[in-house]
Amino acid sequence: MLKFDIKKRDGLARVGVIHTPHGDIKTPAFVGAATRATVKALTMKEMRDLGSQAILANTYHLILRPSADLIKEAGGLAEYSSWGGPTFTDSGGFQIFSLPDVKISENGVKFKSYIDGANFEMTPESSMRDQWKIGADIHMAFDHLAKSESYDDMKEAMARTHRWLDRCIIEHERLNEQFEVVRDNGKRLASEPRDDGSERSEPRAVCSGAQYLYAVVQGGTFNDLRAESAKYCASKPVDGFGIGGVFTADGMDEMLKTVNSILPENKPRHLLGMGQEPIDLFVGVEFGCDTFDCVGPTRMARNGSLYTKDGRINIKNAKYKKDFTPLESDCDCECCKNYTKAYLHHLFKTDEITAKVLASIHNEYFVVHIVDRIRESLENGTFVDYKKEFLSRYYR
RNA sequence: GCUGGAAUCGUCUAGUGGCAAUGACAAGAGACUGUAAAUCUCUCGCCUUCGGGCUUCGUAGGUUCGAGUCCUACUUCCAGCA
Repeated sequence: MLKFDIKKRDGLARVGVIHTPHGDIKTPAFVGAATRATVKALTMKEMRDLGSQAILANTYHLILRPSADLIKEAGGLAEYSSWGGPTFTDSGGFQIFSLPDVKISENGVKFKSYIDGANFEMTPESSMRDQWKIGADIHMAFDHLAKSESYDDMKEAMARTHRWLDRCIIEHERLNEQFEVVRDNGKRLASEPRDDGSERSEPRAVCSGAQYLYAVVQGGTFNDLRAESAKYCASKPVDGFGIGGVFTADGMDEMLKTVNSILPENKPRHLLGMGQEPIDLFVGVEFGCDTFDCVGPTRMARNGSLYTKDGRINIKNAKYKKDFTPLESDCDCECCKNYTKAYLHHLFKTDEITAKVLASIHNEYFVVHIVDRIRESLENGTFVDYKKEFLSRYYR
């Protein structure tokens, strides 16, 4: 079982530590979206420097290229990518929902590679095997998102997700039994801070230890389905839970209240795909979620939409052409400490690669640190004040 | 000086008698939530009560129901020959 220590509780919210074979994750935490084993525009060093504790990659993308076998050969996701720290993989289930031209059956999903047109089939078993090869610490069960928001479609998707979960668990346990537990050989894990902050001189844990499985709760916006799904998932021998199929903060509080009141307290909960809007993070934590991942911050960054405490701004707007102040004067990210809005504006207008790098550093830092601050506020009992202060300013 | 050719929205450009006129870039703005996203959308002569109105293709005339398009002159630029 994945070790998860809860240090403090406040209603449904909690402060804790997830102990993975590649290091600890202090929760609540924002996990960087590294779909193709890279956080777009950022190096792993930049991710470490901005304070990221974990990354999440996508099984669907990685089996197409470079293949799960290759990542296994490289020593697993953390080693292959040079991240070194805790890792998650998403199952590929979300792609069933988001990609065109997929054939879904009870067995699994058939699709063509967008790279070379080759035929692929992903099943609960194959997703588990591929995730096992990719070797992230935490795996998501292969789930099925509904094709529409209707009750019937949601119910059908939930039921299939549950049937697939059972198959995932069987395959996951079979794979884990073969696992040779090497742990970290008593050496310092690469995810821990380095003395000099950069060079890595010691060998890292390679695919070390057992890998862990999260069940995925479905049910859309229907609380009875969410409750049913949460009960089902809660009854299974999994290490934690992903909460999937959430696309907006509207109604998320009630949904999470329902789900997280049912899920066992002693296992971590990951809110899949949410975190583009700061309110997602506050509501998510308040109602019992421990980790988050979202492509929003880095995608926004690449498109010139940058977070500030007063809301998002579009740095490409003409009004920033001669704004020689930092994006945020009180932000400690590399971007804000060194560069002005006018310069960022110029980098974007001239389509320089560095524009995306600096913007991604800032946006990723911004969300990572919101969650860090939320964690601190829970620890010292000021969550309500911090939430109110932050959100009233951001959404003014 | 002669002979050809060319002048169209900030730039380059399509357009050879029929509705302010093509495309690209630039410019202005918006979207983005488990990333087929370095992507996508909208605006881009002026005015508008969003129905339309007005003024435009170097300049000035002309032919025609109608001209960016045909004719004449002029201006500027390009090429070739002197």
